[in-house]
Amino acid sequence: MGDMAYDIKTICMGALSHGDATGYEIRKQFEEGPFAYFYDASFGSIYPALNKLLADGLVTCTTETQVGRPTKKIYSITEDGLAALRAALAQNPIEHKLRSDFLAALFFGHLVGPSERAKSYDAYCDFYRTALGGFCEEAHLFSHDLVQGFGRHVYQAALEYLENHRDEFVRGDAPAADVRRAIGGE
Amino acid sequence: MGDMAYDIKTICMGALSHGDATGYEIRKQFEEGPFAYFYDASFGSIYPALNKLLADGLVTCTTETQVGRPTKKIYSITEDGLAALRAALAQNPIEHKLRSDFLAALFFGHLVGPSERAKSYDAYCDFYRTALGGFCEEAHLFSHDLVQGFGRHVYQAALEYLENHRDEFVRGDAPAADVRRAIGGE
DNA sequence: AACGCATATATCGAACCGATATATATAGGT
DNA sequence: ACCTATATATATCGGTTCGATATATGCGTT
Repeated sequence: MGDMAYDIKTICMGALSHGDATGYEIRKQFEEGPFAYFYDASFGSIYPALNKLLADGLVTCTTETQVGRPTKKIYSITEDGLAALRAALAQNPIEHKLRSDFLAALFFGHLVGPSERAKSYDAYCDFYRTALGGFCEEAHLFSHDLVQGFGRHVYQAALEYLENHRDEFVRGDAPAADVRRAIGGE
Repeated sequence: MGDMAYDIKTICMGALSHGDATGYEIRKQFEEGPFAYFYDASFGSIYPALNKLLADGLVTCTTETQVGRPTKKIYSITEDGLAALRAALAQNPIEHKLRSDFLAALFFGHLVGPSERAKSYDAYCDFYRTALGGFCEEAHLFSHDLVQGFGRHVYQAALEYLENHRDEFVRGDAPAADVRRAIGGE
């Protein structure tokens, strides 16, 4: 019911609900997998999270010795873990945080010249083009389908807008009087 | 040229490039202002950032004593600060991070019942409806116009998709065999 | 043979958030 | 008249998380 935010432990349990995995494999899911576009986590938070979950009995760990490679630690979610995950999901999270340096660069675009504007703009377009290639077409679950379809739809809308406004932005209008100071006029 | 990320100091300089402000006013811009939707910062990072900028000569500070209120510290960006801001903007940032508990809740929607799914879904719709009310219609600068127009366009596309897929998602399809374990079947 | 890349775990400093503390004025409800 | 909530304003502290680095090794490429 509350409005707490999910932490990495919850998301790790979510990843493990789809099947056993190592910390390395969970990290790969954040980089390339289906929830790469709305969540991220680094090794510095995944490994401590898994250790905490293990200590709390929410996951179990099986070690698999490999020749010439580091020993794998394969984690499985327990019944307690699944219950904790469901309890966390039943709460009502309200966090939605975007932190985009691309948009910041465009927002302050009037402070730089047209060529720098074009570079930032095109880099942003490329980001969306690349990301659109990463969405899964066909998922196993209706929930994954919805989230992937949502991402694809929103990213397509974003790219469409950017493609329609490029020239206008790169050219740039005359700055208004009350902000002349910021661009060096005074 | 590099791919470093902007830090709070850079964004604070950006805010001050639009006019002098106190730390409190900068914070309000992150909450309600035009870059609220793509950046955030708390007091715990704004005040230290302003102190650091002051020590480096990138901003100056004027204190304004008020009756019965805490003394205002009004910050102004210096010429060095503007130069540093432009140098940061000339680099090519590539960071774009979304962290959405809403989407996580939908992604794991198959683990909870239809009523919980509906609650999360409707909360997410409300988030977009509220946010759409916060975009400025007419800005002073072409750059602000572009970023506001982009946000409005993308958020409208997001809400449109959500409204078109609600029933399908809340109902939920039959789970596929290979994930039956995660939803309690095994 | 050298170099980079993938596999795999782990840790540490730095950045940043969220909550809290401090102090006062105003507005609104009862 | 009183009480509570909200707004103004600065500051700090604990805890979470990131980003970089360290450690090892095999495999493919130039």
